[in-house]
Amino acid sequence: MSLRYALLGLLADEAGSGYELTKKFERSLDRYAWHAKHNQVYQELNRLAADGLAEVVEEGARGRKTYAITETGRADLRQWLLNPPRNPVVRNEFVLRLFLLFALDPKEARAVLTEYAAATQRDLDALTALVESADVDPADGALPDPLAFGHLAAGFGLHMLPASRDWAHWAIAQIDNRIREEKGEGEDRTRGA
Amino acid sequence: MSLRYALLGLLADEAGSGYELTKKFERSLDRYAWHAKHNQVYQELNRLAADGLAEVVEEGARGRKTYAITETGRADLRQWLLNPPRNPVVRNEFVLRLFLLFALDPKEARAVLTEYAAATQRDLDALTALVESADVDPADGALPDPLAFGHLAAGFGLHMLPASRDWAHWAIAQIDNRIREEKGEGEDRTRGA
DNA sequence: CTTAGACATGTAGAAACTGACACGTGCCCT
DNA sequence: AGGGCACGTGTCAGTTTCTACATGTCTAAG
Repeated sequence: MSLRYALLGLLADEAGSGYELTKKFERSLDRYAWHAKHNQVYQELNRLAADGLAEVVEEGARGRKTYAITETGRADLRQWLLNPPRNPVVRNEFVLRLFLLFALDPKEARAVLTEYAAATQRDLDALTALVESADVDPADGALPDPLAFGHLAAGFGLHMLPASRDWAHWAIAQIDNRIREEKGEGEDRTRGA
Repeated sequence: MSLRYALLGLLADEAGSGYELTKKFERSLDRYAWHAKHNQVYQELNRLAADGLAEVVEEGARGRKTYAITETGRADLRQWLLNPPRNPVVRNEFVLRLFLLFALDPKEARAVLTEYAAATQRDLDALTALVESADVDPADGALPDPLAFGHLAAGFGLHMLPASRDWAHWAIAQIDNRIREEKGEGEDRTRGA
């Protein structure tokens, strides 16, 4: 059901066509929150309209249909937001990979972690730049789309990415300790518990 | 395909039955990395065996089947770990909810965030207790391997949970600022935008 | 001896999601 | 006038995941 509420959320901000909503998805939700393809967006919009949570408010050129959220849809979205599940379902291939790293040789795991730390730092730099550029021209009227409804979300990234990067550095240090221990054991066989 | 590799990863650590793997899932991967139900686990184990990536090494009481990873399976897992995708698919209902909080009134959003901060703190306390209890009895026999699966995962939680909690506090402060601003701006305007 | 609860493994139908394919339009550039 | 490209909406077959149902065993407590 999450896709449904993701779309209602975007529509709560602003009416739009499937095409526009797909683009918005790619720019904002896709990276950290929820991934969806254009065909899924179109299908869900049709369902949303069938269920009375959204409606077509305009039909334009090239078969374009602009959807807007209805009052029912707004109420539904509100209920969903106010009742978070105690244990939300998580599926994050990225984190899964991190957890399974122990299956690699320490050296290989170290290389993967190093690349991960670097990628996280790159993401952090990009987000920092984005936030700063948004701060620079607040008088301009329209905030850049990714931040238009994402001030809190951007803050989330600014808190979580450094933690993620720091964890990677910590994990690398763990691996280095282990490599050192293994070397030490090779020379001097005493086992200290 | 992620479920497949999650199981291979668990099997790379230690052979086990579907039942045991399900429990392991719940204790380790489920919370931060990957969610799966027991029926999915059983189905995937059958497929894994059919594809030669795992094999039944023991059949015990109550129809119990113990699976072990094969060399092919190990090689497959290794390849998967060494070739991470550039843009992994993310679907996180929790983050999605954060992104969409703007659709609530500030007061409502504040309440959701407050509960979230408290829940995160509870998780952190529980994890801290768990880690300390594990550290306390090293004489007990098995020291946690620095690379073993739970060790990296626990470290991840210890890094990410405080960041998550701090973000929530920051977000609450943002909302309070906003509420204060709105009060200051117009006494006569009672309707939110 | 009975029963409750952990152990243990599955099937079936529905929903969500993926990847590939399909089709047509308005606009700009040359 | 024609080509290329962004715009714009969809179908379909196949895979993955979810919800609910189904079945039976071993063990410890009363």
